[in-house]
Amino acid sequence: MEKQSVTIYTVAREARVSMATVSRVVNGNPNVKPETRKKVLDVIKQLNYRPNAVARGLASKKTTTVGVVIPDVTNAYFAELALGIDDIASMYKYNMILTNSDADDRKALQVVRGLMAKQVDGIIFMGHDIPEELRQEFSSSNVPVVVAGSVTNDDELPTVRIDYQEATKQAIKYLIERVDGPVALVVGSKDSTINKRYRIEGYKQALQEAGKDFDEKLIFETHDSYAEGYKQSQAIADSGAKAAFVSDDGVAAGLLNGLTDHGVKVPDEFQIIASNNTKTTEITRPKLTTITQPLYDLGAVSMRLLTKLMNSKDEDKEDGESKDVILEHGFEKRQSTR
Amino acid sequence: MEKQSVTIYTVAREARVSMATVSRVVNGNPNVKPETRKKVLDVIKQLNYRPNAVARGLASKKTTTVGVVIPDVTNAYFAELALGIDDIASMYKYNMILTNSDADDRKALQVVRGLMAKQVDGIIFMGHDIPEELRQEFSSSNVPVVVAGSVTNDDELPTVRIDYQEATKQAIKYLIERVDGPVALVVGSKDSTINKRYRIEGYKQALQEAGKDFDEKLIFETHDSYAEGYKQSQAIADSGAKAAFVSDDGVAAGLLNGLTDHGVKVPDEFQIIASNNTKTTEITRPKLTTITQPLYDLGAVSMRLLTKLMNSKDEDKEDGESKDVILEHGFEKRQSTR
DNA sequence: ATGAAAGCGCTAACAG
DNA sequence: CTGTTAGCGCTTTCAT
Repeated sequence: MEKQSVTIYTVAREARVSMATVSRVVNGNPNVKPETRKKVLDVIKQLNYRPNAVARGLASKKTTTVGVVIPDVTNAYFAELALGIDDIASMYKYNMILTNSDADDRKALQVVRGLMAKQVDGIIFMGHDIPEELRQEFSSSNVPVVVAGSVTNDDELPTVRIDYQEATKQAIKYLIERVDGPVALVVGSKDSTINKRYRIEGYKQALQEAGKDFDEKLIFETHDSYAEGYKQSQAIADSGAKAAFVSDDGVAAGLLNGLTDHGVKVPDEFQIIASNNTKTTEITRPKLTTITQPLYDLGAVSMRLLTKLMNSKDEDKEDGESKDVILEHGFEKRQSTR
Repeated sequence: MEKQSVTIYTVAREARVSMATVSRVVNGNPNVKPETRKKVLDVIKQLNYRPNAVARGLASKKTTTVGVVIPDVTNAYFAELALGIDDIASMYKYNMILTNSDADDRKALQVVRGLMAKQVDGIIFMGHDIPEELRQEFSSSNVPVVVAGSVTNDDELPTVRIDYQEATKQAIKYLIERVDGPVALVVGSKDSTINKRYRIEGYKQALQEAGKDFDEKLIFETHDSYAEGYKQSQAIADSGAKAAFVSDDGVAAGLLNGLTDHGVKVPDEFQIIASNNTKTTEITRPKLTTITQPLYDLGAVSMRLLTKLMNSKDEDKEDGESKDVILEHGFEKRQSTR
């Protein structure tokens, strides 16, 4: 009964000013006489007044909350991005509602609807593709969305990412130059945009430039998990491939350990390049050679971009520089390649 | 301009009923004639009406949002718990505002204040201790809090966890029986409750039952990270210890690799037991022997408990069974012990 | 079973 | 610089 009883009205009464004035000082509006401001501030402190963000949200139509949809928090790649997002969000006084989509289209649609209902000011979407219904949801909503750490089938949405095609091409070239035999590409779904339009293209380019033929059978699809990589290691080895570029670090680690357990020596008999440079790439033995990405920054920049979009009028939202921001990637040679 | 223009009022008007009735059907209140319900539902679908959760929150004083404070999302242990929390939360139609505290007291206090301002219905706190100011914040707020995956200095708060003392004791005993030499304990801060009151006690008990002396120098403090474990490996080896039980898997992996890189053979010359059974323990070579914990369940049960607390009247919140729920832990022997 | 009306706590013109 | 006054969109008695 004694809860949240102190409202802006209580403060106004106690300080002998109007609610508007209290609101002004709370929101740092300069149009308040220092004297009054002090008086109000004193009362606020004395009463331990805390503005109710829900009421504020209803009145202002801004919740200072953003929605973040993530396929799986326990995936180190996404978790690192999430950390970057949260850091910048909290810097800008935003909170983040984090929702796992389990990389499932239906669940993603459902969680986004939930986020919209909660009136989030913006959404950061992590995931490799956006189902049609969700696209409509996005485009009909006015809520800014940025795609972090991937690309999707929706070209309208701004993305923050690295150049997946180029990264893949580099990795494959590196492998082709050092391996006497076929080089495999291990990715999630062949049909997802990031793979179909970028990684597989990069793969083909590298092959072509080296004068090698493209062989569909050398592309392996997996779910992003250590167990999956481990399980498929046998099949990958059996394909005759002597090296692989793997798009998920967990899978790369699974592949490495699976190969090793089956008696295939890495890097002597099989070389591996991972692609996210998460901590797991350092933990394995041998350590995984990997494409490096500024994981934290990918998240941080996404959130930064989102704040811009949230604060820009709808009109100028359309124009501006290219929607995509491409961060630099790198390459770190470790022990899984020669 | 055409945004969110459809409100409960629009629906009411269009369906020729009152807002109250619309509210009733939206909230599944049975007191609505099937006929009217259908009419309203039709209009809702036709207009694509979506209730505004913020307005609802203001009116009902319930946001169906819970706050989750986590030291670091990129720590696999906490991330697994967070997944369990989110799954159950979404099952109960709750959302989770996730905030990183960076294991820092000031930041924790600040984020919790932010969560309170957002009127979360409950809070799940992950972290090893609660600074005094935060305790007051909690106790003066009426917002239910549950501590997940740890214990704190605040005995008032319900916790969901394993028996850290017993787990530690088992691990140490196991080591003592197999090692000819001192056994170290590698933990976070010696002063945190989980270590001081549980793990170190378990350590001492195991020592005592084996007739060994306790030596403070065999307790090592680290931050929870792979790099820290790696760095301290030298010091740990130099201490003369021949085995260690490590409270964080990342640290355990770092210790393992550090030792290996320094030429110390695991498990032949040094044995290690990790304690969270995160994926990391499977990725290292040798694989880490570890205490096993139902990580996902720890989170899931915490959230489940929180829903109970959120729905119980304040009166009966006090009574009820013991506040703590202790989940079973296990032990899995792998390759870092003999 | 349904409606009328009073807020929930705050922001945002608008006036002065 | 400060106060007045409408709402924001929904829930919730209280009548009927």
